[in-house]
Amino acid sequence: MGRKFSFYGNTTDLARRLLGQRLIHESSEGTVVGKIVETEAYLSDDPACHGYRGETPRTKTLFGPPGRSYVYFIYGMYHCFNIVSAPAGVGEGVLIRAVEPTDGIELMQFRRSRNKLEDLTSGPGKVASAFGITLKHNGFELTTGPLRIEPGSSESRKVVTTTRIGISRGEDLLLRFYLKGNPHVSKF
DNA sequence: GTCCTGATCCTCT
DNA sequence: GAGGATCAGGACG
Repeated sequence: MGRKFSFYGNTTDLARRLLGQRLIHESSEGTVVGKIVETEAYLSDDPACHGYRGETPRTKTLFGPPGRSYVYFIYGMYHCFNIVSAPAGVGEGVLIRAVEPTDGIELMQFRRSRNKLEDLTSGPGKVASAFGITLKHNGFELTTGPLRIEPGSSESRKVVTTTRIGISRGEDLLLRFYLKGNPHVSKF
């Protein structure tokens, strides 16, 4: 405890290293914790990345310093939680696609209106919902504060690399990473 | 201002 | 497997 996760390094490497780390959110409703099991990297020269066309009001935090949250609203009902990964001025991030619930499971079940463990956080919209992450959490420091990443286990030997999900440009890029065999991954 | 798209999830067939 | 929900941001004029 008390160790800090380092956000230093290139975005693709960070997406891999985030697997196995702990995502924590302390709120007035309670604390929820999960182990990250699936991520996707979004690069500045990648047409699927929100930073591809330069900075806009929405993507301001994506172009800020690394180690902060970038949260956006999509499809009129869901939020996606990302981690800013590149130095200020470069718009890159890592999408947290799935986690394995470890603590605060009852609160996650309440927020999701679902009981089955595999249905709680097996997708980016589900993770944001179960963790109570909304647009208010955009731009948060993730090393300290109520929403943060703490070092977990090293799972580098179990990482599977595939193409990303749900995008219409840059589909051929191998920028999705997940832990082999983990039942909380969104799709195999 | 209008139009359209989207890094999703759920329900129903 | 298909379709609908539902809205903010960006492109365009």
